[in-house]
Amino acid sequence: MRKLPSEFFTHDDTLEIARELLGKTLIVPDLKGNRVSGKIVETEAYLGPEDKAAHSHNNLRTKRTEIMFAKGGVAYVFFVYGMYYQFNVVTGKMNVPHAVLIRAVEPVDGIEIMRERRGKMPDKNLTSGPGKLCIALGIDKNTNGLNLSGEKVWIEDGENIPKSEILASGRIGIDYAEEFVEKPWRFCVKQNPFVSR
DNA sequence: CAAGTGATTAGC
DNA sequence: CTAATCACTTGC
Repeated sequence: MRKLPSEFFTHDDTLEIARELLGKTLIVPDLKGNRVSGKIVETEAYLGPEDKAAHSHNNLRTKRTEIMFAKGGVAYVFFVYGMYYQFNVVTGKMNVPHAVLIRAVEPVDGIEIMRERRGKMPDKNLTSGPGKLCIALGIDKNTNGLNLSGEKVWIEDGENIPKSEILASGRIGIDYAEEFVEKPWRFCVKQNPFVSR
């Protein structure tokens, strides 16, 4: 499979990138070089300056959000609720702080490694949420800022999910975002058992 | 359903 | 400096 080129991420329309990421595969090799990967089945778009749900709302530029201002094609990983990491793909041109949150993947390679990292969990719970998939894939603060054309984390081409198989809905966990709460900027593969609740 | 957990942020 | 908040998960 082909590693996605940087142009994929610098495309103008982040909503379209969020849809196109469905069906692609996220790969994070472990320390021994074993392939640990999952097919992306759920994403959410965060549209920077205008979007009240985005960390980069109003072009807020802090140590944490800094990386979102980079050109598309790098990882934005942040820590929430004192326990969990969340993995995002930075999109858009330089100084356009857009990102796409990967909310769920379906295990592909290295499922044994994921089971070990996640503890005793039914397989369908291994990667079915943004915090869970970071544990399963071994994503942490060291992943933040990595270029997706490098050797530590990348995304490969995969099946194209037809629009008829994509479900759009409001985003999760952003009750503070007023009129943006209901924007249909969350995308899932219909009827896939690995999407989050 | 509610607790847990600590970085990040804004506000003094 | 302090305090509130949070793009979640798990176990009651």
